[in-house]
Amino acid sequence: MDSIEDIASGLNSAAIHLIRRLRKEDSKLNVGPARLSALSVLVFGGPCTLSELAGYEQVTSATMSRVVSGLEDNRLARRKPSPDDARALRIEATKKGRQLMLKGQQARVDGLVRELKHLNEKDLKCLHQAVKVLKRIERKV
Amino acid sequence: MDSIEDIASGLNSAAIHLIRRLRKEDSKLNVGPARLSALSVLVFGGPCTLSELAGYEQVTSATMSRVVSGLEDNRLARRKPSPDDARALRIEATKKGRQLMLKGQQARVDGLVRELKHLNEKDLKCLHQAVKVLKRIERKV
DNA sequence: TTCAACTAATTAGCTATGCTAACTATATTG
DNA sequence: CAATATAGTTAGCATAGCTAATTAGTTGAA
Repeated sequence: MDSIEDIASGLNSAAIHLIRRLRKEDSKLNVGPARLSALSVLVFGGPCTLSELAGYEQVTSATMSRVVSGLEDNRLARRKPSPDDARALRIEATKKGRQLMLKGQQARVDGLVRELKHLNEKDLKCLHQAVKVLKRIERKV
Repeated sequence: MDSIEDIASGLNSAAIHLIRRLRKEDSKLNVGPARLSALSVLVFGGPCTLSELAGYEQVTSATMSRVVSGLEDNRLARRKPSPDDARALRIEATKKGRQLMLKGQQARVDGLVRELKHLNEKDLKCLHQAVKVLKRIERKV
């Protein structure tokens, strides 16, 4: 009944529904999902090259090149020459980009907090532990 | 330290990364994400109208109309007249659609199982409990 | 050391997916 | 019955995904 397959299936479904609810918060920012996701890598992970960004986001460099152009149009990020390699770029978030991302992150967290605040202490501890386990898995993958 | 905001933030991040890893499995099916997601509603939730499908997926009817056309082109779903309302449609998955979705679901679960099977019994129980809590939240939202 | 092979990024052209606005057809309601 | 509301489609636009081809810079091996 609670086989490892069932847990996997439940996690899959829970993640899908969680993300679906949180997308509503993102849509208020008037920046498309690909741009927001790339911007979050830049804001929370620091500057990187276009290929690195494409790797994190699991898209081709061609796609990422256009996403970064969009971010530049919105003044949310900028391209700079890489100090190490004249072929590569150093892509970084602007101040406006950082502010937007922090605002969006806050809206997501607020949305989730509204859902969580009716839980009892035991359930909150349970989620807290689960987050730790999931983070541990991520580091291994 | 483990405030409700921290838990919310951790859940957000964990869900994002989980979904990102699982997307790789979906891409092998050669059906776009919007079609797959709509198809999963039809397969696991049963037939419904176009507006209902649009509501679940949080897109406009205009967008869903085209997604359903795409599913029909792929022979994964079909439109039928609604028995109750001559304006409305009954949209249902085809046999091919059900088979593809079950295959995709299995691939996602297999991918997750590969990540989970190194966990000890305690961590698995923890995730199992967390899934229950998250399902409870979903029903309230 | 020079030249071939590789790597980083961009561009063009295609498809898919999101939107709004305008439309057709059917239901509902005053 | 007429006005209004609802279900779905279409057209036109922007964003985002892909491959293939191109430009520019790096690396490595003869």
